[in-house]
Amino acid sequence: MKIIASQFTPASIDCNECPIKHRAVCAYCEKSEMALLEAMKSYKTYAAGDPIIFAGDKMAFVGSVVFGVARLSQTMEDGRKQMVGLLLPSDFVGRPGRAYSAFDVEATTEVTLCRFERKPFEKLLRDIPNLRERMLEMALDELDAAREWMLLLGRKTAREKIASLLTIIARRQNILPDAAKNEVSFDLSLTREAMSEYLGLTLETVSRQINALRKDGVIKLEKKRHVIVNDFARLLEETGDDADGGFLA
Amino acid sequence: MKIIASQFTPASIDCNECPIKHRAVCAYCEKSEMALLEAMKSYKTYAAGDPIIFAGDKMAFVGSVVFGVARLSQTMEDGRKQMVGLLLPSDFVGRPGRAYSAFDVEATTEVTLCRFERKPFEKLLRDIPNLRERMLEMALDELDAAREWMLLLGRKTAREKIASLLTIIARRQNILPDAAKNEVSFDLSLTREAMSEYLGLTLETVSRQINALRKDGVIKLEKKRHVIVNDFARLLEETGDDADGGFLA
DNA sequence: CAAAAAAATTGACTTAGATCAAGGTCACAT
DNA sequence: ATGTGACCTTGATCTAAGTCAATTTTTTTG
Repeated sequence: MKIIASQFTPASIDCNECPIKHRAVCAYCEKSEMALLEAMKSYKTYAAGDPIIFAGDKMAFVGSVVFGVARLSQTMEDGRKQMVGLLLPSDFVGRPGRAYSAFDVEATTEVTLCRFERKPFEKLLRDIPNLRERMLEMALDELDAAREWMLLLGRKTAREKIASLLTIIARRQNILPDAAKNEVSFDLSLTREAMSEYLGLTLETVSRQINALRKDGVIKLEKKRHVIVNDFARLLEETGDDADGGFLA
Repeated sequence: MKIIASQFTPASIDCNECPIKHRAVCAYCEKSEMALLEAMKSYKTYAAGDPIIFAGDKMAFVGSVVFGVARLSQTMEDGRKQMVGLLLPSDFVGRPGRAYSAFDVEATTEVTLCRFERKPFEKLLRDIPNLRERMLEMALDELDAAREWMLLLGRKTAREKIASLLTIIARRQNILPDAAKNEVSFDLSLTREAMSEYLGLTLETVSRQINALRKDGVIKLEKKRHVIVNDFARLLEETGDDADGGFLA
């Protein structure tokens, strides 16, 4: 499997020794715990749609996404399903100290995880202060994201939800609008159904609202999954968020 | 101000030196940083309904709730409002490293905060490994709570939302049902409006659903804000959650 | 390439919860 | 005790999004 640099977020720390550049790993390198880490590390690739772990299953591993998109979700007995985390490269999977998964984790596209056995990882977490610091940073970032997501789920209209999801995906792929052109284009790596699970809607409503935004000239579509936004500011207006919004510095 | 022990969650660590027992403080005591801490610490009490900080305001302090109930919320330009955090005694307020608040914080009942200046607190966070560990634990717990909340907001019916909120409040007040009696009773320290902000509903719907649960014999009401649950298992069924649910070990 | 499967769209109809509009209760301050 | 304002309830009506049911488009695969 070939891994190309552009798939990693700019938050990645550059690390010469480490063949795979992603945040959780490189944070330790500073402490030259490489040997230990290298011994623990293993990679596993899952096909699109495959389950990675089910809620209640034993969590032998923690790790992080190095390639692809995964999702964290919760399912009710009658089948109602809510996504509660969208995992892109550099995102962490699992909770140190927790033996059984609280959520379902599924591969949305093909996904490669860099995995560590949980027990030795927890020891490292105790021994390496930098790693703990990094984990805290990541947990707090996720908490902020979860809280914005709660506003979306509790108070936004279907159209605002779709517009918000599009801006979230665009931002997370670091396709910032070119200040001059103000135009962006990106792939939705989610099916309409996955979007509906993210947004707390039905897939029919997702389809209708995407097409409404298209008819209103806010977005263009190519092959159903590729979005072109001519006027990013216009899309931002459709999210219902504050004009300055989401700077969370 | 007199503070009585029963107002603190059992998660509190006992600490002889510290006059106020709450988790964030006592974690440091282990490292005998008491002198430094004592110098930094200040208490402030807010009346019910008072704003503690507005989104975008400068955050000079971080701290934790020692008494009362506060809430974290987000407001859209047109006034739609979503609660994103319910802060009970021992809960942390603010994010180390962040200069401006991302959310509104308001006192729901009368609230006392134990506050630390942010900058020196951040230094402590760098110097005291235990404190960082404690903060990580707390952030991960909040993240789990946020994810359950997302399921509630995205997929539950109004009746399930109310039943869920009641069980959440009962649990957070540690009013576990007596195994023999299976009956609990507790105070809702939230108005119908605050409940609607928590649940992503209108206050009319909250009122109707609370009264529907009452008519159906799931709960009894005393003075509008005091709830008596004769059969806690029955209430749990009404939440829509798995029978075993929410053990998140 | 054709057939089958998967994903997406579109239409007709229903419904849970929102909205709008009175009233009723309760705490407490004069 | 009584009046004022905050809080809550209840009813009538509306509507955004859900549900059910085809149909079309895209992708996969034999």
